[in-house]
Amino acid sequence: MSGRRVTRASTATAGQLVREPDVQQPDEAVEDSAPVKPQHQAHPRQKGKRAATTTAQGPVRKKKATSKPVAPVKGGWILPHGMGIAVENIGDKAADLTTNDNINVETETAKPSTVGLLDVPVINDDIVATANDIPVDSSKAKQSTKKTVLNPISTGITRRQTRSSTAASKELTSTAQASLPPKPSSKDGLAASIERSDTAITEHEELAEQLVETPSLRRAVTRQGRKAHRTTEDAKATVGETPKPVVALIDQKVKVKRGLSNKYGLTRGSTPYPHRHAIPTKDQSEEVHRLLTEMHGEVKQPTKAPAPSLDKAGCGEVPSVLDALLRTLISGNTLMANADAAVKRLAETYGILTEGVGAGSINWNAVRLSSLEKLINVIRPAGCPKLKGGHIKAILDMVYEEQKARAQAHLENKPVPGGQNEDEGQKALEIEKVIEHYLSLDHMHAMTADEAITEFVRYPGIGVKTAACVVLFCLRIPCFAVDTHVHKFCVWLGWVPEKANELDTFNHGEFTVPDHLKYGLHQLFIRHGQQCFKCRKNTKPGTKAWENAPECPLEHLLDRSKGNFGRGDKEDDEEEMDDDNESVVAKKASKKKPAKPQRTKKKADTGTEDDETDAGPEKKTPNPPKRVTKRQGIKKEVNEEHDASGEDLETKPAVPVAPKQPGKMNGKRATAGKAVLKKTASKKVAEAVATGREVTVADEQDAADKNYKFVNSTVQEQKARSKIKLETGR
DNA sequence: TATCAGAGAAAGATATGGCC
DNA sequence: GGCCATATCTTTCTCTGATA
Repeated sequence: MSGRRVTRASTATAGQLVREPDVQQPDEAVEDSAPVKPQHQAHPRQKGKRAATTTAQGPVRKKKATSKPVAPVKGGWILPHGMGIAVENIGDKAADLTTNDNINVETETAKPSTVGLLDVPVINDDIVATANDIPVDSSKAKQSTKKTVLNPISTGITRRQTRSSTAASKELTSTAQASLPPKPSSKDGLAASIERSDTAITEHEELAEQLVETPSLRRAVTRQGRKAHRTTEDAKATVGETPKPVVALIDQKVKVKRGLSNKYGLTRGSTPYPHRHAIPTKDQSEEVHRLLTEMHGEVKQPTKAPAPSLDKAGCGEVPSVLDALLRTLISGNTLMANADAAVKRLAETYGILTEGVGAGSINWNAVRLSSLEKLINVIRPAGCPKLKGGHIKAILDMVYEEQKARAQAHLENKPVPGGQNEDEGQKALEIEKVIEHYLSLDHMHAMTADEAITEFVRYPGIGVKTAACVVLFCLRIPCFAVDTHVHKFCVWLGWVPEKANELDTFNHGEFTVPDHLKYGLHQLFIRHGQQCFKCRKNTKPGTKAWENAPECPLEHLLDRSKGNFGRGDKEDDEEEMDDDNESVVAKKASKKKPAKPQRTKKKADTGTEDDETDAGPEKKTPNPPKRVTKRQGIKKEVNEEHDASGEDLETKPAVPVAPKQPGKMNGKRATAGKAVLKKTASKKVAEAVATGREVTVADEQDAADKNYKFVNSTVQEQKARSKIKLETGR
């Protein structure tokens, strides 16, 4: 990501979500039965009953999910994760985000693709410094006759150049072909492999030189290139012996230093896989987008953020950034129906704002002033209430303090994050919000995706995924938000190595996927991952249902043997590599794992069952004895104390926080240092509960009641008055 | 000694498969 | 088909062992 971007509508064209009125979506079917687990209800299992979903009307047994293949329905977009909005929610009520129109940014316009997928340069996955002579998959070999082999390392062109035109791609291809030795056939063996590897290593170092903008990445690439070189030398030395497989250069990952300023290892404008810097190409991304659009209908980012729903959690597609962030946090680790129930209760309990850009959103300042116990009870339907409640309180406290600090900085004309992109009016608005006790993160509209994500992940409970969702849906900055489905398809499509985790996929996709496709691909991947029978979880090739299932439009592009996404057939990968004919698929389907001996309760209690039932191959030991970690030990002690005293743990923080010096390294490890910062926020929550912050609350509420307003005054006058008010508290 | 990767925990819901 | 036990999934945070 380079330069500033449009904060909104940069990728969306005019138009709204298309909805076919007569088609009822599965999502809609459960909307009205948002299960609200009554408080104090024991978990069904505790009573020896099967877990049942509970609604306001009482327990309702959930229909067993069917794995019957169903033709996906085109259109009718209810966006996944509750993200996005139904068409009826877009309209007059929608909040216009024109407040950010004055932010001048750079756009990256996309030109329609005129090149078919098979005509575009495809990175050759076989840039492998391996001493093994791996047989070539015949089906892939057929495909490869149409593909142009490209080594991205030697090209020296930038991402923008890569995307800019087909002509550039073609030039790239010829350059790459000229710079590479001919691709070895399967007969070329080790010598060719080594020669090819040497070339790749040289180019690896060239690439490192090109990364002048990011010295740390450059160093890392150089280091890895040398490492690969050493490995290749080892391979040369072991000719004649059984060679060790060496990691493909193309899959080598740049290590990024993690630290307080980058705790997740975001690569920020680079890819962790430099050899894949042009995978996928713009045309490949376009093609996948086109195929999925044909199947599921077009998805476009609404031009206006919809008014926040009071009974839907959503996933960030609301005007207020703070609202978006907290709704996304609530909707994590649970079903949308449960998150919706929690949001509804929040709105009922704490009220909603009636004015300003956050109009219609929950009154988060009231939540901040509320007790933790109350908040926990309110959001209980969403699950993980203690955890989420603690995070929400901590975030709100942080936001409150930061807003005050930003306002003070504006008054003193000191720099603040994103402040360089704000005009005087926006700064004055920020100051006004502090005075009016209106909690807001709307200043993040002035940040780039990188800056915003960096800011978001500072908050407890907010990880890269949550941050990326808010950036994409609320800030409306193109961002490659990666959820499980997006990650799965990126692996299956070969866009990222099989071993990539979701963060790697985010870092890579953020760099390689064209901005104008990020929103659409995110939605389409999720939709497809949920609807396509062959791409869903727990469906396997070779079964009757599989054969009767509708064809997947990405079939020719996917390799579903990559990764292990709940398909349970990972162990057969090698076999498939060796033999790709249909009999293998059938054999694979028929080769079921031997049924696991069912563990009876009695046996489980004796703890001796493992010895008797481990006969099956690859059988996992169910519930192996777990080591007791230090943390568990502490918790156990606390629980034992609790049992002895009969105290209600509900009123205490889940895990006792040892008193620590904020900002100091309290442990030997740097990770401990990170923890200190997080626990500082939790500590505030614990203190609020323990010391009864209500006294302060009353004071603050009193201050909030004093209705300071700006009326027809200049920015300078406003600032002057604000300064007085902030300093005097009046 | 500092850093990193990966495992485990958290608290739920849902999926799966054996037994009756 | 109902009951039941167990496995798996979600995302973030924390901790530990391995590595540079």
